[in-house]
Amino acid sequence: MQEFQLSFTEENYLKSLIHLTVLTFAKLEVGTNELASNLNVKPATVNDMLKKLKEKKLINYERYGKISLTETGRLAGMEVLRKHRLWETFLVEKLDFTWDEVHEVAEQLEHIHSRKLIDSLDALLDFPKFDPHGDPIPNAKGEIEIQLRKTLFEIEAGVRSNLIAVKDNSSSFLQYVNKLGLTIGSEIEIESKEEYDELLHLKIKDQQFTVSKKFAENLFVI
Amino acid sequence: MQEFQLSFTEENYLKSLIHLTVLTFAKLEVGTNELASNLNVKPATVNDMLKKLKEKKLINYERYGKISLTETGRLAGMEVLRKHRLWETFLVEKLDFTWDEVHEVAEQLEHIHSRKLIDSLDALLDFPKFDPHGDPIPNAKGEIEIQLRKTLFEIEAGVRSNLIAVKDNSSSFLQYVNKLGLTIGSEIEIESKEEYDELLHLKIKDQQFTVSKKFAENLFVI
DNA sequence: TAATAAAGTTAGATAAGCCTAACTTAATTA
DNA sequence: TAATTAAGTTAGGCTTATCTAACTTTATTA
Ligand SMILES: [Mn+2]
Ligand SMILES: [Mn+2]
Ligand SMILES: [Mn+2]
Ligand SMILES: [Mn+2]
Repeated sequence: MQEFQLSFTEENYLKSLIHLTVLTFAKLEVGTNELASNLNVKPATVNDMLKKLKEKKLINYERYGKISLTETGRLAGMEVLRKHRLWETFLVEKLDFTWDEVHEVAEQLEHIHSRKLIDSLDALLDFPKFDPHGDPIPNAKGEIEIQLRKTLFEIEAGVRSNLIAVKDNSSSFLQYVNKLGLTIGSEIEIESKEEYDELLHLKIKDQQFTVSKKFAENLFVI
Repeated sequence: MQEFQLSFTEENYLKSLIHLTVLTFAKLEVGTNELASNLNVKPATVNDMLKKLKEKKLINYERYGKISLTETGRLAGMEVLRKHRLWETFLVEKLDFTWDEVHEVAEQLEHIHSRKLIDSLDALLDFPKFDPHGDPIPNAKGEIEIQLRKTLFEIEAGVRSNLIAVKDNSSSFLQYVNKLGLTIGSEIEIESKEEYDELLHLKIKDQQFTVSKKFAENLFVI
């Protein structure tokens, strides 16, 4: 339990670090540039913030070294992620938002400070395990179920798999997914792959589609 | 429809102005000091912001003159008030918050920018007309039903009235109100008034209580 | 290993919101 | 109406979060 209130910006830095480390299995450290590009700010800006986050004991960091979260930082970051995903679930389940409309609003809602609010929301939603994009929701203790998941691009030709989550959360990508009739759980068969330009020929509910590498890398399947 | 996004702080200035003008019938202008004290900042700070709000055509203001809202400013301020009161209603109706727990969280939620979110919330709540404190909720057009309401302190001895709203939204006041068994709608009879120290002797549901002027001035009755 | 490239840091600015202290204008009141 | 008080403004500073440009350190590669 950290007693101090984190700023909107500090919370976003911690959440980014969660995305770049905890959620990216087998990598526990990141560099300044990678963090900067994830946050859409310049490396110089990140550098200033690193000093502040280190001062507050939220990250481990030495000059010219790599960045990692401390246990306090990890918990705080997980709480932001938990809020983001619970709010997204709320918007879809209770307010009839579609999965391509929730991310932007959740970016704002994830910064509301109220323990009671988030726990009530969790209860109202009946303690959901996954958000509308198939991503696992951390529990109140900051624990998350990390699934070993592959992208569709890594699947062999001739193999069938099921969509379990999407990587890109942008509305343009999600609307593209909608257009193919895909939802979380859908079965996808890779009929063949083009070696030359890396296109994939898919069969979804007896319909055939051709998609790009970029598209296939944003679908997680199992 | 204003196309620009207002900052958190700008929204709070506009909401304050709504409270100090529109909601205070028969007064359409305020001074720098009054606004400063309502916002808990110093007059010098307000002075800086006035220039910015005037620049954005949200207020009418001349050096050494009084401050009033333009139509654009009034609409923007009303939207913040609408959001505040809808969120408070949501917290009580859907998340089992008590009326003394909602204000602080609503202070944060009122600044979430999403037209769809607030309209869905309104629908989910079945277009409520009043918030948990008995205050009217502006509609989507920024229109509000202003009730001519008296405080309990203005009521004559011997007269019965009904609680329709509370003025103070702090949890300490609301918990005090709870202690007397009062809720919106309760009947209150003023048995007598003390001239010397301005205490009021009340009868609520056959129980007798003595309350201060300060307390009575924070209850609106009809 | 020396040169080059990539990654990371520092210095100096800017904008938003806030402050205190000093000043000016307007309002009140003797 | 002149003196006093209240209200409002200005100047100069601070903090947070951002930037650009220049520099330093580390990593890569010829
Ligand atoms: Mn999201
Ligand atoms: Mn987010
Ligand atoms: Mn309130
Ligand atoms: Mn507020």
